[in-house]
Amino acid sequence: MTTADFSPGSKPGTWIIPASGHMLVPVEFYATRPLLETLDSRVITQIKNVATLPGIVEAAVIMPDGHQGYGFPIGGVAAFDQDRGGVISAGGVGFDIACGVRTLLTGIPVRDLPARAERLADRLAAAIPAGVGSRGLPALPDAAMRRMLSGGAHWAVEQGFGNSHDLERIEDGGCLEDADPAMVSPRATERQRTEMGTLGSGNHYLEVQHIAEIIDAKTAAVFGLHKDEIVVSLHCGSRGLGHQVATDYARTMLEQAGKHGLCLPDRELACAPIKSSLGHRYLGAMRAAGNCALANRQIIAALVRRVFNETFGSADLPLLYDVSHNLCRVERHAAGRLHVHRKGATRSLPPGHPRLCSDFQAVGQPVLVGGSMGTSSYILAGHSNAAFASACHGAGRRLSRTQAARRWQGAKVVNELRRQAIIVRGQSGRGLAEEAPGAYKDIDQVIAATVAAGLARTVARLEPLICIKG
DNA sequence: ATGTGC
Repeated sequence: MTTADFSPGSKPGTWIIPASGHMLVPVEFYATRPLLETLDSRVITQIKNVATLPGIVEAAVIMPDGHQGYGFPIGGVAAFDQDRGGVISAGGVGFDIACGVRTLLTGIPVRDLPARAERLADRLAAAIPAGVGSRGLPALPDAAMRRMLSGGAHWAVEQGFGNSHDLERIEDGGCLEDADPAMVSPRATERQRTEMGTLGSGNHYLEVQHIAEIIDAKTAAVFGLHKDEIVVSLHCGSRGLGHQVATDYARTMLEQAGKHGLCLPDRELACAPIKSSLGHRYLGAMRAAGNCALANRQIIAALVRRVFNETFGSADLPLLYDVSHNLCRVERHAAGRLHVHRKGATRSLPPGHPRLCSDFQAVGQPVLVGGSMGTSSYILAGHSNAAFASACHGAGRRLSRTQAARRWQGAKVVNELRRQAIIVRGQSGRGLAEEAPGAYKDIDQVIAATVAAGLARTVARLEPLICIKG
């Protein structure tokens, strides 16, 4: 099974594997030729397996940044019709439920940064707990945990983190409806009790960036992006709680697969019919975990504002947008009402979409695409050609964590970035090695493929100045 | 991604 399986699709930049064997739909991949040629064969196996799941609609999709994941590829999009036996899969959402990115505007010119950069990096590193097992807010009692899991970013605002204007700039208005905290296990709750307001580890980060390039001036103006100004982007998710929810339900879905009459090509693709009790329970727990991620990012944004107030004398950092890239949502598409799994893929709503807040009606939603440590990030805008209204989410790994840790050393990576005038504060040498820029695909290729396939339009390119890594 | 393995 190789990239030779792909043939050019009818749309530019699109590659297809026709349905064969147990596949119910074709596979669709968006890529430049270099990205196509470097696609790992295991990813192709994984997405072909996804195409065999009951009730899948139209195509199993991989974004340009796609790479191997647990069951489903990261960068995978798959939509299911509950009236045609459609399923929901814990592995199809991923372990870090509602992991995502938010970007805050500062209006501060980049020339004001150098004199304060080291101090700002130290203060951010001190204010935002990061790394494995770090602790955040004081332990939350059970009643507060339940309110957090139901309320998402709204709960965080009620607790004094940020303001109600932020909520309009968060997908789903800052709260996933129909969350069911009772479906979250006591173990998952326990793990999260002291982890609210923590960044986490792995590819999670907080970056101070400058707007290096404006590509679409009209849309950039609507988004409030001006060349040579500073923005802050942060990438994190639902921490231990999301991980435990995914673990709990992946196991139960596997145990009950026989009962549901499911024949799984890979045990990591464990799933349940959307219409089953287990399917409903998972969706309730997944949305609760999603609210945990939304609250977490809202808290961290408030911590960032405090640090900027100390450093620049202004805490006025309006939220551009907050996107989740590991989530299953119920959405209406050409094929009807579908459960759209996005795992390492960003929603990309086009101009005029009813779910878009009024600010973005004319231009489409901001699609925030984080690069690897030390490379560009991009801000795109949603476009009507996007498959199931989806676009890429990042650079995408090229090498596994193990391969990267063998090839690089954390201290050397930090020194190399310092030569490029990028300040890095990390928690673990191994973690920094695993996150070396060379372990990731070329973000410019990923963006080129995304734009060529019409998934989104490029608005602005950001370059990192300070990177706080978990 | 993860109190980075059951």
